[in-house]
Amino acid sequence: MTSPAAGKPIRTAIADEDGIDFAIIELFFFAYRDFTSDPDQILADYGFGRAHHRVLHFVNRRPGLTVAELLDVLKITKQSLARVLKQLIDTDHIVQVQGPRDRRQRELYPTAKGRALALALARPQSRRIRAALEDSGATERATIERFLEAMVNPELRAQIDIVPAQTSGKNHGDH
Amino acid sequence: MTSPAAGKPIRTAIADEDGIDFAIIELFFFAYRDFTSDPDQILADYGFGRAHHRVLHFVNRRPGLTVAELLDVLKITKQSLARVLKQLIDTDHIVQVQGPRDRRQRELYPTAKGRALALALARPQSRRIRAALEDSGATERATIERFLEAMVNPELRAQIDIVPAQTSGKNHGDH
DNA sequence: GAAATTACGTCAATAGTACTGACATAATTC
DNA sequence: GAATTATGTCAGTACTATTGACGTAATTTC
Repeated sequence: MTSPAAGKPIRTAIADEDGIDFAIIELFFFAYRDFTSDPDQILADYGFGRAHHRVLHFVNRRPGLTVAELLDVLKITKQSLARVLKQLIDTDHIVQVQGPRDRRQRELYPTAKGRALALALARPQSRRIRAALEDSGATERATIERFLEAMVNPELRAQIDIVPAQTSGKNHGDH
Repeated sequence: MTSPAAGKPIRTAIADEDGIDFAIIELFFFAYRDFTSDPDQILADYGFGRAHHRVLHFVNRRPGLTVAELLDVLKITKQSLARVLKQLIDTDHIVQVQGPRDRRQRELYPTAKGRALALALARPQSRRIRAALEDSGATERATIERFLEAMVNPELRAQIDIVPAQTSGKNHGDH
């Protein structure tokens, strides 16, 4: 069972000894696991994966972004994006439009079909969030948003704010 | 650029129109992306991946858990776990001990080496959390914990509470 | 206007993590 | 003794990601 040179089993649970916040580390893992499980089930019907979801999400959030911008947001390589993006274009969820200023660029836009799928994927996630915030007021909501934003690398935090004014919850847009 | 049958590009950003909470959906994505990036870099030095981290984490958190229990927590299949667990055992991070009551079971324990790696991986994550909670008091912390816990599927929420008493932040352990 | 750079696409090879299905073994339960 | 359970393992497949290399078209630089 145990090989001769193996170290001895430690039978005590790892503790918050060193001031390490295992409680939130673990909660974050479980929360994200279930948060992504809802759209995963829908995606399976289309033969898509989580990567397709992310691309579809950001193209809907920032219509007209270029391939380079998308790569920067997703933090993946061009080669990884290629297959996923091609499938979304081939299935008519996303269209490419030649950049107006720079014709080398490909601006990415959702089609009606792509918009519908993005909404269908976001719906269960939003429902889960709403349920989790059920008894929360604006204060609690702000606390949670602040926390999540603070968890993002400072140098990448700029990406978050690249949301259209009418959509941003922060600078109380024009609606 | 656009194939003949392709749908028309939608040029407006997807909005919170349908009451969908894109702000938090996106924040959660960015937060988790960066939350996992710290340990990923350390793991790369060992030739390990994220799966190794998860196994190592839970074996340290609940020493003596069986393979079946681990599969249940991680929500993966036996075959997926096999390779990862074998590598962690071969590299002397985890040891198997025959179950005392049921000798078919393999209780999993960390070695000193495995404990050390788990701590090393948790440290930057905990640092990130502490920084994000910098100006937060107990109230904010409780709000965030409640939110994350509420994001977990209710039927799976029991898993969270399977933490040793002296480690649980909830029932203020004996230290 | 030629050369360098940029934006994008693509080919090939590889890795990590997951999956399903099938089968083997040992231990426990009925 | 037979059925069930816990674990391990083999084979095959899929998805997402990686690095490196190369091609093309458009723009910028000199």
